[in-house]
Amino acid sequence: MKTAITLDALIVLDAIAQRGSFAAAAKALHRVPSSITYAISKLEQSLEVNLFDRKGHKAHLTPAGEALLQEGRNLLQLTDHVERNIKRIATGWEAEIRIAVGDVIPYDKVLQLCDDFYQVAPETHLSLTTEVLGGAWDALASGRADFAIGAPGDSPPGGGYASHPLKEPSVDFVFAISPQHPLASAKEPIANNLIRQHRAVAAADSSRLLQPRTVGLLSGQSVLTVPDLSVKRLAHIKGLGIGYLPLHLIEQDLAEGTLVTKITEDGANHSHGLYYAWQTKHLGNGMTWLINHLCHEEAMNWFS
Amino acid sequence: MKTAITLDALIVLDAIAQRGSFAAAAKALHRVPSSITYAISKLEQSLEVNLFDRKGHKAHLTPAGEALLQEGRNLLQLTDHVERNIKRIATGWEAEIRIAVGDVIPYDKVLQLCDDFYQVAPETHLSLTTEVLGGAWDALASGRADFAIGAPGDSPPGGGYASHPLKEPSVDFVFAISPQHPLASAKEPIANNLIRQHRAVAAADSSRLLQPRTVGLLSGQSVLTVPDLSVKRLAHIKGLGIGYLPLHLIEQDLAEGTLVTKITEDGANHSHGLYYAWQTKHLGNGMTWLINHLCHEEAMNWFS
DNA sequence: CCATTTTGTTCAAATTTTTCGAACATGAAG
DNA sequence: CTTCATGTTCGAAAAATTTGAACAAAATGG
Repeated sequence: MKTAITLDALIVLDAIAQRGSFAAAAKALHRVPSSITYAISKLEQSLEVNLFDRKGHKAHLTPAGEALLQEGRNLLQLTDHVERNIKRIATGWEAEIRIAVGDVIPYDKVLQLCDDFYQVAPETHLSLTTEVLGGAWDALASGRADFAIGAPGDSPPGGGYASHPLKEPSVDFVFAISPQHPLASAKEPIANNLIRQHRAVAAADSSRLLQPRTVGLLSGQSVLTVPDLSVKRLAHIKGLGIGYLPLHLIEQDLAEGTLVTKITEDGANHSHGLYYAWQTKHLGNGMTWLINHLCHEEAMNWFS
Repeated sequence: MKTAITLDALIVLDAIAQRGSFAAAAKALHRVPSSITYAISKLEQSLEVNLFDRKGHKAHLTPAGEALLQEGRNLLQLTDHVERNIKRIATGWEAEIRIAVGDVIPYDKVLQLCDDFYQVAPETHLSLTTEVLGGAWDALASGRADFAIGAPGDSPPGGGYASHPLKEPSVDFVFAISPQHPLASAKEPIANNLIRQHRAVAAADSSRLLQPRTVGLLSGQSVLTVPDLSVKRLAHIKGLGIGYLPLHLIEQDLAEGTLVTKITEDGANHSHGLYYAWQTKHLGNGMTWLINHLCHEEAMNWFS
């Protein structure tokens, strides 16, 4: 058995496609352009397939090249998983744990958790990503993350996950707007069809695989979509729009008067259930520690 | 990005496991034993994992080594598939052909066509979407589909398409209503301004880019819009509305009496021309096969 | 449209990686 | 205890990849 394909060559191919040119790929990989040419032409030669269109003088993939790029990326991702797995099996500890943090979770608490973790397992790298709403579940489902903190209650279809409520199992969302905003002087409780006339700010669900969703939006309302809650908070302060924000995130703003809360027809605040979640498959020592550490009577408080 | 794993190393690992010893693997791979030792120890080093148990003096895998063997074999098999696929694509076969199927086309016939296709090209994926009316053209124009079956006669402005009438170049639409519907007892032929007083059911044109259109509707008529013909049929049966349906789709309903046909002022039935259509650019082997297979004297019948 | 920059390729030399062959040590088998 | 096969080590040889400079074609930007 022999393989014309080489993982290294796939990395080169990916870099070219990602950066748009041989030269840029060379820089990104800390190599010289001719090395890239060499790698590609060797791949083409052993594959007996032209991957790039040599008519023009820029990197343009042939259909075959395009296909190899797609499938190659799969292969690379797979080998990465394999490597991770092997290391975990060999040592019992994961080489890396990727944690998806819901954006309602205060980051300093997360860093404190990381600190605790490093005390126990300094060799296991932690990698944090912020996810919005269902994005945490999506990250788990797509394999972008191993553990999720602050995933919304409802788990996606298909099993293989375990979950556990946070010690404070919900966050309070309050209707918060800039004092300059027209609605600031409206009579409380503010009616839904009054709210509907003003632009809402929505944190975009970062789901890429699962169906995105939006909560707290009234139909027919104009919407400004922002990437996460901290941007949403800024948008509220600037008076660009209205909506609900987690109380703990805006306490200082309320004290300083840059934001004010309003009672709405639906009630003063909403409450969202929050969970830890993880895949039940492949539990190494690090994951086990995390689960034990967090799903526990004396576990840490996230919002106080 | 970097990979500790090398496909070549996986081949070596596989050979050792298969032949039982480093020496035998060396012979099988036409290499010298020390080369095998080198490859393995390099793999172990870059992976920072011991794959072989060095206690005894024969090849004995550690648990991690065993795992890598299993997963490595998967990877090797996968790369082999990828290689094969790339070569196929390079020789003119598409990786995927997306077919837009007009909703008047019976799906079991389409599946039979897929079956025939897979006999010739099992590796080319087929992806089917249902489109309503001009939606088939729209799918072609917007690049959502490569081939259309059952597109209505008039092609959209702008060239680049070829088309060919189906073997049975038209479908008969009959005016069909529930026997419970008020119009069921009306005198034939039913006058247009009588029809106009009742709600029509219309299948929504699935175009997103091109101008949607509607057929068989009288101006001023109330309309229930449904996503496709099968829902339209159900709506007719439930008496929710009236309109034209393709005869072949409701033959059983007519036999069972859940629907009845009526002659209208415009005549008993309408007839719609149907075509195959495709983009003339980028014709791969699979598309060529499809075109030859379908645009042919002995081509398949869709409605019998 | 032309000047300028960028891009991909080629080539020989330098460097790294891999293979080879022989010598060696050690466990297994009789 | 001998014999055999196995895995390892090491210096030398071969093969591969990388480098840097030179070049031509193409893209870019007035």
